[in-house]
Amino acid sequence: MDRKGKGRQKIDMAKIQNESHLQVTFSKRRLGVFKKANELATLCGAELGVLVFSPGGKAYSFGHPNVDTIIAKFNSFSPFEGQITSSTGDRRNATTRELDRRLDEATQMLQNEKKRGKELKKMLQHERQKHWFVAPIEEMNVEQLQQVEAGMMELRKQVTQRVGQLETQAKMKEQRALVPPRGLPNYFGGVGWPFEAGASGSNGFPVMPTTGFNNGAGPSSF
Amino acid sequence: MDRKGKGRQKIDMAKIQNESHLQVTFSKRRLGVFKKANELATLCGAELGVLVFSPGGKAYSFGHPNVDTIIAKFNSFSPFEGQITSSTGDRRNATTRELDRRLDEATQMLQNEKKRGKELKKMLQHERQKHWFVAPIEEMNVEQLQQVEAGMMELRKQVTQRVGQLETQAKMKEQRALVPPRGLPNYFGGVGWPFEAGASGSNGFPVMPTTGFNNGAGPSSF
DNA sequence: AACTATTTATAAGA
DNA sequence: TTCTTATAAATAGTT
Repeated sequence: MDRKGKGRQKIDMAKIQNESHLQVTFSKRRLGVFKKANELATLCGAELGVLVFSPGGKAYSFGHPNVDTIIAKFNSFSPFEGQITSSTGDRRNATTRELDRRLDEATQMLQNEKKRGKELKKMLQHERQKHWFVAPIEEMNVEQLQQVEAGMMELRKQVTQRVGQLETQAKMKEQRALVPPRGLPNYFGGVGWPFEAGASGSNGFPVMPTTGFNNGAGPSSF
Repeated sequence: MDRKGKGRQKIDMAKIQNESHLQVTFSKRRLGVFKKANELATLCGAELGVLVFSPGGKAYSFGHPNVDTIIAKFNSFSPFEGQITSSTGDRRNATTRELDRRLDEATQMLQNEKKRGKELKKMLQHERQKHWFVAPIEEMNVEQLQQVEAGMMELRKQVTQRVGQLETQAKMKEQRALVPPRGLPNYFGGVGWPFEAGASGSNGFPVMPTTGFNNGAGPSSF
């Protein structure tokens, strides 16, 4: 019997290397996104727009009721109408909108973080349960744990940096609201960030035993 | 036999009448569209942006590398109406540039973070598999995991508090300068993606291998 | 561009 | 809002 096809296969969520394959996928999926967008608009009465640039630089778009309207609306978007038109509002507002947006971005990130933490926690709990009576070890184990630790340290570092950025931005915002913009204060501290500025080594990460659970020795201890 | 659920049903491609149902569908599908968009960007190296206004008027967006860049690019393609640009001139352009730069930074960072999360996940999977058939007892192991978990929790707590502070600051500032805010738009701007749903479980997370083994989580496997 | 085997996305329900 | 489950849809690999 001739197989009619292997059917859909799972694919890596990474840039497709094969050029022609990429082209095909781009076409299919672009249409797919547009269709989904259209359904969202239809089913929910939402207004939306989708702008796409192919890797080759061509522009495609979809919008309901139409892209330009959406873009215009988005550009002038403000949670409350009419406030922007105030005499002094114009200059400050644009910046405010930007900063507010980024704050939301951070919030979003935090939520992702929370979710991830929650899931990790759950997994670790399961792990713990399983090994509660089962137990021992193997070199791999230590190694892997070290990797986990390293990953978490890195994650923490990144989050710290990100919050540092936000702090700086908050100051920008503050200054701008009070005096004409000048230089940006480029330092941390001031609002009591639990983690101390600068160092990335032994900062306020409570219980982390830092490098290596097996205490500096290395995986070979077992 | 009692059917456990009716499963997905075909629906009319028309505006949903039931208000709460509509709300739920909007949430799910908005995320769905963002996810599809993200995949298109990732797989094909395309740049794109999605702007959505809920029927209630709230704005949401997703962009790769970020919405603002996409809109700007699109505007230069089809010159329709230049929004906030030349009139305020210099100062804002500089600011915009800076903000864009930082946004890109954040985007990059979040992508790294996402990658890290996946790696952690994978490691934990390996860990689990490994111990699946191994069976000793080692307290250190458990303790270590607890430490990691505790660290994670603490980190999360601290970040949550800090961002909460910043958010409050921003809102207060705004109140002082303008009118009482009604809430910030829930932008989704070009940040990383929460999680890869899909791959395995219905919500794409745990559901470890458990290949043929007693899959009911817990020690009972022995 | 069409065709399917599968993977994903989701409508319902809890 | 979140999770689960049964199904509808999207789509990767072929033809």
